[in-house]
Amino acid sequence: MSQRKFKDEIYPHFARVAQALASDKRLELLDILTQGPRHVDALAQETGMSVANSSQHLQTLRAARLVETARKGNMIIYRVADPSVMNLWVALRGVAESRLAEVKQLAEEFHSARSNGDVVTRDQAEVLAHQNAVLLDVRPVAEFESGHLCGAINIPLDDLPDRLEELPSERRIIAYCRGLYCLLADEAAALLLANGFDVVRLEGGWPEWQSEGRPVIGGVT
Amino acid sequence: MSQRKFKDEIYPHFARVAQALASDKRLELLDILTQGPRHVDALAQETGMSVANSSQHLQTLRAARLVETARKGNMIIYRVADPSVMNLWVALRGVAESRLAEVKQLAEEFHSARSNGDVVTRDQAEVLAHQNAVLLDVRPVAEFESGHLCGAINIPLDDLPDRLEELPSERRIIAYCRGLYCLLADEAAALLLANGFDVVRLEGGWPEWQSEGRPVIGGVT
DNA sequence: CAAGTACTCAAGTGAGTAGTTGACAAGCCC
DNA sequence: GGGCTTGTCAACTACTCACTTGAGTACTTG
Repeated sequence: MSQRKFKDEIYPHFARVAQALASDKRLELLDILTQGPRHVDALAQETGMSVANSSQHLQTLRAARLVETARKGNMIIYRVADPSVMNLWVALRGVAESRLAEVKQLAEEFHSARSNGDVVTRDQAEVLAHQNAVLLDVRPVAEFESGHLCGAINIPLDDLPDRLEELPSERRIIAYCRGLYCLLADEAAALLLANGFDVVRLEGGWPEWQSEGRPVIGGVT
Repeated sequence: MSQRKFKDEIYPHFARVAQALASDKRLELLDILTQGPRHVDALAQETGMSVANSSQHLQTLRAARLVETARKGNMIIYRVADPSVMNLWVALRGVAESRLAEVKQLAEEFHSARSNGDVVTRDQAEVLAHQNAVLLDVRPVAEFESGHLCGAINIPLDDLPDRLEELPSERRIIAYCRGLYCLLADEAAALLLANGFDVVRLEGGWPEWQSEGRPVIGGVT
């Protein structure tokens, strides 16, 4: 097979995958799915789209084999198909963050008001976790159960005020949530700092952690 | 800033990057550029497109800030803008390879006829390189000079038959080229095997190596 | 400066894509 | 089965994109 013919056959497949990502709505759906499986109605609500429109975007993602479906009763559950998809989404966001000034600025504005406690890198966090630090997942229970950092405990932000006594006050706490554009860990850190805990926030969140192949429980296989 | 408003503002930027990748022609241009800077005419020739069309695709890539330009005489040189872009391209290809059966099959057909010498992973290659193995880059001189594996020597495939005596016959040789869909290293391995050398091929090539942050000389900064 | 090279731009056509609406299918519960 | 929920499909309009053609710009060389 000639080089030219091979390229003409294989590149359209690569483009098909990129094409599926080339819509803000689909990227938002994909991002939500990196946090755990969802049914169509929930996705439509979270994104503010009509069910029909969500359904069509989800089918585009499925046609590119980025997500998979399973029927459960009369609901259809969508989930991310493969860790490599998570990795691709993180890589895409990474390029936008490092190359597009607008993205950098928007992210800063978003976080400017609130930044409680120091931030640790994922490398540092792995070391600290071996040195008696507590990994605290403040996402909702369902998301924790669909996958979380190895060794983490789960106290959703909403429950945190009532469950402070579950946290050891003498150990350092590393709080994390859905990722760069999620404020759960930030709010948790504020609450914990106000109550005298030694708390830091993890840089990024669950998708970044998993896409780098760090130790996890559950998650996409 | 509300979560909804933030998402409505930031996701279109992510989509813009994906949009730029959503064309087989642009991906091919990008892939060529991962091997080193090129001027428009060279890119048009390599892809078989008209100059005007190549130019327009290149401008799309530039608008998404995936590539950068520099004028040199009356030529305009395009190059990949950032290592994260290389990483994104490798991630995209990775998803297509692991998720799309057609891609897997095409790649196998392409390589089926020829597979000379064993393949070593990039991890293994790094270890072997510290154990007296020779890293051999068989790409053209210009590509070697624009960036290569740390410690590699360059003998382009075309020159290899005349320059065999430059290679130590008692050391293991690790041959590499442009990547998964390039046959240079394969042909080099065939030639070296026929001449009694102990040769293996590197899995992937230059872009994969650089995007993983392994030691390099030159390359995109 | 004139001629030539390398690239970009503008306009036009045909193809493809997004979101809406209303009809339809598949499974649940009484 | 009848009525409900959940999701998909088909058809339509408005919009966007790809490639070509021909003109235009930027720089170099004689």
